[in-house]
Amino acid sequence: MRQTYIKEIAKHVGEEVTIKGWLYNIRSSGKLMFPQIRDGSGIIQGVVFKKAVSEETWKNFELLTQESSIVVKGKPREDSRAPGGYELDITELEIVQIAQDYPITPKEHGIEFLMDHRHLWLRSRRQQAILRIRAEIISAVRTFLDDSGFVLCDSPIFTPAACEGTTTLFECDYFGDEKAYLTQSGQLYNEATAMAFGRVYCFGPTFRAEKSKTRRHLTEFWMVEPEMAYADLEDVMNLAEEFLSYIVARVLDKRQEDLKVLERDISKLEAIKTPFPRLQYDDAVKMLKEGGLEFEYGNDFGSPDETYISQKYDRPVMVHRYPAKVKAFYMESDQENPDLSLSVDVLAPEGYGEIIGGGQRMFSLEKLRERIAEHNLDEASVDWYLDLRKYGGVPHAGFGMGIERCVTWICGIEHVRETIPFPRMLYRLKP
RNA sequence: UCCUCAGUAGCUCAAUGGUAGAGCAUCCGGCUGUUAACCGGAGGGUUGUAGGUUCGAAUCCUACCUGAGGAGCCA
Repeated sequence: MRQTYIKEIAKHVGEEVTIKGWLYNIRSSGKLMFPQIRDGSGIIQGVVFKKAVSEETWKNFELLTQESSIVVKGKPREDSRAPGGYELDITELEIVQIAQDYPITPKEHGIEFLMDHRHLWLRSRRQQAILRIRAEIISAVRTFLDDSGFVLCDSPIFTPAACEGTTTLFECDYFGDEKAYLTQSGQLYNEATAMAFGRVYCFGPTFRAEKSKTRRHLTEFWMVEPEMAYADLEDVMNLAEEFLSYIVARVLDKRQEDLKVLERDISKLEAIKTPFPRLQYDDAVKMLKEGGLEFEYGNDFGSPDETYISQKYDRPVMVHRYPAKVKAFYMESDQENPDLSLSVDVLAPEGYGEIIGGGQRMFSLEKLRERIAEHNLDEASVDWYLDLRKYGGVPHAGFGMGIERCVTWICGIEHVRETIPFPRMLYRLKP
């Protein structure tokens, strides 16, 4: 018999169906058993009456352990007593494999234990909800950009040098005679493809060898970076707010059940509508000082500063025109004040902090050369990048969004480590 | 790199200088509507490692190891 997926069970009430999955948990009450079965699409509670099944089937049910793989046949029906609203009256059981001593029991566990068993932890309800939302967000990102005229042009993962001098890179041996580095941003390559296709985006893994040990950091994370030719800072901010509000709307539309598993406050997400507040760096600094926070003008915001600013709003706030010296070398400077850059960070609400960073790119070849020198970067290694300012340069702009930080915010959870199937963090490379 | 906290049964924790214990998981038994089911019983320990103080150390001291949170840096 064909396999029926649990999420489709409502369409099969009264029919005999076959469910192929794993035993999530089982409760027994003498002559009655309540196995909870999951198949990846959902969880359903089964009912087994001793009198209604063969002696062999009953005995086999007594053998089952948590996460044993099983195929069952039965008839689904609506039942208000069952978690999920539907229940399966089971008639037959086929044991595929008995699991032995599954380590993740239905009680609570510490984070170290769960991280060591990440390959099994993925089976739990909460992790599935988070990763389904991640998949939805990624799908929404692609749909939005594809439908807005952006061409997917992925940037390389092996790169010959740093894109931004500040962060630490993972170094690899490249056939013995050369060093390669894992990409920390597709930015420079995006500018090249944008000059070819007009509107482009890259979307892939990014690597940062920073020894950051906080709930916001991974050493390997996924970043989507749209870039537009003939665009300025204003266009980037417009794009960012349309982009984020589309993503949130998609998750609200398609993943209600998963948000419910996570006990996410939906009203907080329903507030995410354009326009987003826009705040100049200078005004943000005033806000911090009025709030009594110690802050020196000219510095970048620290985590507590971002938290303070973002908590003032019910939707993401776009802080723009940061001092040039705290931003990447390729940021265009503000004509009205050359010490400021045409940059923008989008800070997610509820204290989640920066999820997007972007801006308008430096147009002038001469000024770009000066910046490269100021940042002690090797001009020879980015000669191809400078070509983009020689052969039909145009004003252009874009941003990068860290997927895991976005997922963390939308899910309303504490730590980025749960938003990617196998997180890579400082001192944690396994499993 | 720096600061703070924590390592006791497979898991989550208790025992605060005097006989290492509970819940869950596992095994055995009971229960015809369970909701992290419940009830009874059993097995399960080099208290992270090494040293020290003490009549006596899970407990106090030193070093190291491992993990977590935070700072800086960043998406």
